[in-house]
Parts: sequence; structure tokens; C-alpha cells
Amino acid sequence: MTKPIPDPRHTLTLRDVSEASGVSEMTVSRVLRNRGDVAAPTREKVLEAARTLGYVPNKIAGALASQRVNLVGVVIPSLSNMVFPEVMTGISSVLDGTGLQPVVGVTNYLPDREESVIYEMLSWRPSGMIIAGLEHTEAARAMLGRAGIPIVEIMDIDGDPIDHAVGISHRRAGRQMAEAIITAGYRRIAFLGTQMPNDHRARKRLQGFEEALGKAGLTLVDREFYSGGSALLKGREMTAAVLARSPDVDFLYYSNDMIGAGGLLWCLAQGLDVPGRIGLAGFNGVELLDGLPRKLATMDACRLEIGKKAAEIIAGKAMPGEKVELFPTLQAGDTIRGR
Amino acid sequence: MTKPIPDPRHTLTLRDVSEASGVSEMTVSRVLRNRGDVAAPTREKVLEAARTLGYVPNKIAGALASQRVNLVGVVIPSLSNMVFPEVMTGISSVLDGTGLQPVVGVTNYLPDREESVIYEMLSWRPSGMIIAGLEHTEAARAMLGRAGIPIVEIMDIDGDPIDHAVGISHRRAGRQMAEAIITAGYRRIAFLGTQMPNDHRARKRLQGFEEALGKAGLTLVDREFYSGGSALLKGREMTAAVLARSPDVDFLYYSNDMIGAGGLLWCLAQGLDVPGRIGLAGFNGVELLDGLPRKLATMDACRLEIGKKAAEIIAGKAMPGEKVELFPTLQAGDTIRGR
DNA sequence: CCAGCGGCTGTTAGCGGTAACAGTAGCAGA
DNA sequence: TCTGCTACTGTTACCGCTAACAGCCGCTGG
Repeated sequence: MTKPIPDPRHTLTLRDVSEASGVSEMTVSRVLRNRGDVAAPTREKVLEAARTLGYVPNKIAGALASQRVNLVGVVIPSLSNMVFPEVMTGISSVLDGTGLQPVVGVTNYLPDREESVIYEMLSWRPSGMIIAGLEHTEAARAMLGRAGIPIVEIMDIDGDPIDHAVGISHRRAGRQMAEAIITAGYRRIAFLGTQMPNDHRARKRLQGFEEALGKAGLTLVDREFYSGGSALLKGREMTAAVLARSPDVDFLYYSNDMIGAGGLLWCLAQGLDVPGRIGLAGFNGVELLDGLPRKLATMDACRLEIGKKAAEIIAGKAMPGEKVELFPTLQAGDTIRGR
Repeated sequence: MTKPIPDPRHTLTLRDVSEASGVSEMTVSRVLRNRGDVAAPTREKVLEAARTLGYVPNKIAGALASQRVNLVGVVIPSLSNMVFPEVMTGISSVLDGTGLQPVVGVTNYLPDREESVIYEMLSWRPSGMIIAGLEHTEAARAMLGRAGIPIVEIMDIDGDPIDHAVGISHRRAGRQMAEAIITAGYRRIAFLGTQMPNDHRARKRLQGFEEALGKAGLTLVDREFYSGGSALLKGREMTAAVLARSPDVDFLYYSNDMIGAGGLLWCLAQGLDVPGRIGLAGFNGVELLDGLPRKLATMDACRLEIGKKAAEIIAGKAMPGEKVELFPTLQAGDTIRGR
């Protein structure tokens, strides 16, 4: 018996393992996948050979042959805003049990980029796709619709899903917050948010918010938008700008918690009476901010739950209707005065 | 000619496009990949057919045949701490130009989990791997070493890389911070950080920090560890605990900016004189926190640059030595008194 | 004593593309 | 006119693995 080591530079295949262990490739395949019956001693021999050779199976070949891919595409707009990491946590926690693996793609809120990310992912023939939002390019919708796999659009349910949707109604969330603010007696209300034409969820919240204001005979007193930069810092700057321009404002509604926190810190530093003289609210319920001197009023977006539900649909653990609506709870915190 | 539409439920292949456009599969393949010469009218016909059918290529088959995969595995411990998203940004910015695509895997600081993530990724035969840290299981190191692709270990250079390493010396970073603190005249110094046995970089920073203290004849006056929870909140709690236990402490060194920020807010709320009575410093230089009332002393970890350099190595745009060391700069902020 | 079955292993034929090579036609230059 | 080249298109042989099926053996039950 000569040294069985072939070309050390050659990447290993099933054949190498089968030769090293004296059985057919098929048997090796069966052992490594724990499929079908293999005699215990044979199994041992094979595992031993695979281990010493350092064999790593080629899933590309496996997937092509079996027409099965254990990947789930997850398409999200951003990783840097605290919200999607938590969705990912929810997804992973459910997928971990199944053999499925999430693969994330980031779009930076650009529709064309989203389209190409989706195309790229579909070309790997995943077992399912999870995509943030209901707004996509025509082509993207078409591709997804034809893919023949479960598609779950997450975060939002104000619209028509391709296949399934799991999320909250941002329109309603905006409305609810407005109602709470009005009930608390605030009347001169301003909005501060992202200037992102493609952040449809922020847009819908504002829409619902204004709708509810309108119903109470109110309109926004002022509004301020930003894009890019440190959210905390932007929150300070925008708040300063709004209060300079409209000194009589008595409530600031922020499109997310991060800028809301910046605004809160600024107000406190100015010695403003929060929530007496002025109230504040954000959106998302990011745990990250729990350590602020005062707790910002917010509304959790059910991120973990959304991730879990979406993953369950992909994994076939849930056979839901077209839309799954979750209901965020308002967390009044310390920045809205008690009625 | 009857309707050429086959089974609408059947996923499309090159053959479908070739039949629809009246050329061979090979020609279709060439058109779709922009490879080789194809007559303009033929190209048009093929593209038209592909478009109307809604054909999405099967990269699994393509990769198997061409032995080329445009994927780069990126293995990181966490997505939720602001540091890796920025590394990802650096990686993407470089990879975007090449045909390469990053695929992230998250390990939650668990070595075994890391090993299995690496195994899973290698089984898709990526063109390269980028992995946080230099500490891996024996098996993981072996797999990576045998994979025959470029491997870049990032963030840290205090150790022996498998192939390439791009990062900073955390030991040195800790030393530098200690020296700055001592120079500024602080003497009773405490450390507050994560209780994570597998956060090797935080460990090395502390090690370098204590080393430098030792050289100046000092030792840590107190130390406090935490795990899990909202970092900002933990920062408050730990700071309160340390100051209750060791009221004479005059400097707090945090293992990251987030808990440092929590501590800073707490100190300010207590009316403590920062940086006169007590100084603070963190680590990472997260832009997120720019909006704090006072700027926390920190050290940027060159995250963007690390991502870029690593991606350049994978993309073959750089042919560096084994280690690429970057040098963080100390940002004194407003929480270390001027000498 | 043999059919039948369960446990185990091997053989064959692809999965859907692409590399490499093999034409074919048209045209320029010798 | 013929050679040789360029531009274009097709044919063939895999890539590494798995589904499906085909043995083979030993044992059980009729």
C-alpha cells in the first residue's frame, strides 16, 4: 500500500473519500448525509477517511443533483439601524432547527439595487425568500412571483403581497401615536424624520399620523427632514432647528428612536420641561436606548416576532393566510405627559 | 407553430430560452454572460426571449460547470453592535466593482458555531473567506488552510494568521489608551467590560492596558463585567456599581463605546465633574454616538479600512504580506482632561 | 425448499450549465 | 483561385453529486 494522498493541491471529492475507504461514492454520500441504511463498520470507515482527508462536501454539486438548496434569501434595506439585526435574530432562531440557512442581501433603500440582489439570490435557487417591504420594481415582483418558492414580505402589511406578508400596519401605528398625543393634550405638533423617498414605512407612518391629526382638526405645525450622518447628532440638530423656527411647538414626533433620542438629550440639556412643556415620541422600541436618562415614548415594531413568523412560513411550520398582522404596543415612556 | 410555452410550473432552463429564440443553448449562455462574440441580431433575439420568459440563470449549474463561484464568505461574531456593519460596508464598497458578492455568517462569539458556519460556507466553494479574529477551533483552522482560497482574518493582528490578517493590535491599543490616561494624571483607574470569554479582542485590549498600567507602577483599582442586555443601560448600572464600591476611582475605562456612553450619561446626570473629577474612555469610535452631550474619549478601530483592505486582498487587488497592520487614532473627546 | 423481504451496497443517468474544440461562412490578401 | 483569418454558432464532454433502481445476501415463514 503506497501513500494514498493524491495531489495535495487537488480539492477533494467523494471519489477521494470512496477510494480511501474502499466503498462506492454512493455509500460515502449516504454516510455523510445520514441517509439510507449503512452498516455501522462501513460508516465508521467512511467517517474516519473523510475526517483524516479533511473532506468538505461540495454543496454546489449536491444541490444541482438533488434539486434542493438549504438557503433562504433575506433582503433588507440596511444593517446599520438596529432594526434589521433583530429581525435576523428572529429568523435565525426559527431556522436553526430546520436545515435552512439565511443568506442576507442589503439594498440600501435603492429599488434597482434590490432588484439585482433579488435576481442574484434567485439564481442560487433558494428554498424561500424573505424581503422587507411591499414595494418593489415591476421586474422584481415578476421574478419573485414566478420563482415557485415561498415569498414572505415583512415589516409592512399596508399593500398587496406577492405571496405572504408578515408585519404591522405603519399607517395605523402613526394614527395610534397621533391619537395618544392628542389625548395627552398636545396641540402644536411637529414631525422630524428621514428624507428617504424609499423608506415607505416611515412614509406610511407619517401619513397615518397626519390623517389622525386631521380628524382632530389639527395639522403639523412644522416638519424637518434629514439624510445621512449620525442619527443621534441629526436628532439634536433637527430639534434645535425646529424649536428655533417654531418656538411654540409642544410635541416632536420623530420617525425613529435614534433621532428621537438625540432630540431628547438636547431638550434635557436645554433644561426644557419634558414632557410638560414639550413631549417627544419615536418609533421602533430599540432596546439599545433603554439606558437614556428618560425613556422615550415609542412603539415597538414587533421585529423579533416578524422574523420568527416569516421564518416559520418559509420552513413550512405555519400555513397562514396571505397576511399576518401583528399589533405594536405603545410604550408611553417618560416623554408624553399622563393625560 | 403552436404556443411554445411549456409547463408554466416548470422552472426555466437555458434550453427553454434556446428553443424560444431558435439558437443553441451555448449561444444563449454566451449572450447572457456577455462572453465571446455573438451577432447583434442574435443577441437581441436571445435577450428578448429571456426577458419575456422571465428566465433567471441557475448559478448552481453554472458554478459547477465553470468551477467558479462569485461568493465571498464573511464570518463575524455579531451584527448588533455597530462595529461589524461598518466592516461590511467597507467590504461591499470594494467588492461591488468586482463580480464578487459577500455572504455573511454570524457566530454569536461561539467557537463551535463558528466552525460550523465556516464548514457550511466552504461547502459552497467561495472564492475567498473573511473571518473576524485569529482564534478558531483546530478543525476550523485546518479546513481554512486546506481550502485553497484566499483567507483573510480581520480586526486583530496579535497572533498567527492562517493566510492573511488585516487589523489593529488591540494589545497596543489598550496600552496606548492607558498611557494617555496616565499622562493626563489619572491614577485610580477601573475597567468595565463584557464578560465574554470569546471576545479575544476585548481581552487583548485589557491585557495591553494592564501591562501599561503596570509599567507605571499602577494596577486596576476595580473591575466590573457584564453580559447581555442593553449596552447603554448596562453602562449606567455598572458605573453606578463601581462608583458605589470604589468611590475614589478617578477613571473608568470601558471595553466599548456603548457602555461608555451609558456611563457618561449617568455621570453627567449625577452632576459629576467630567473629566475633572472623573475621566472616561471607550473603544471603537462609533459615529452613532456623535450626538452625546459630551464626546466620549475613544479609539477608532479602523473598521471601514479593515473591510476595504480585506476585500482588496480577496479581489486580488492587493498582494500584501501576511499581516497588514492599521493604526487606530486616539480621539480624546471631552472626557479626558487635557494633560 | 423456496418466495419474499429487509438490510446493505453498487450502477446508471442525469441535474443545468460551461470549457474546449469543431465547424461554417465570408472576405482579404497572395 | 486558394489560403488564412475573423466572426459567429454548434457539439461534446464533463463539473461532483444524488435519485432511482438493481443487485446481493441471509434469514423467515409457508
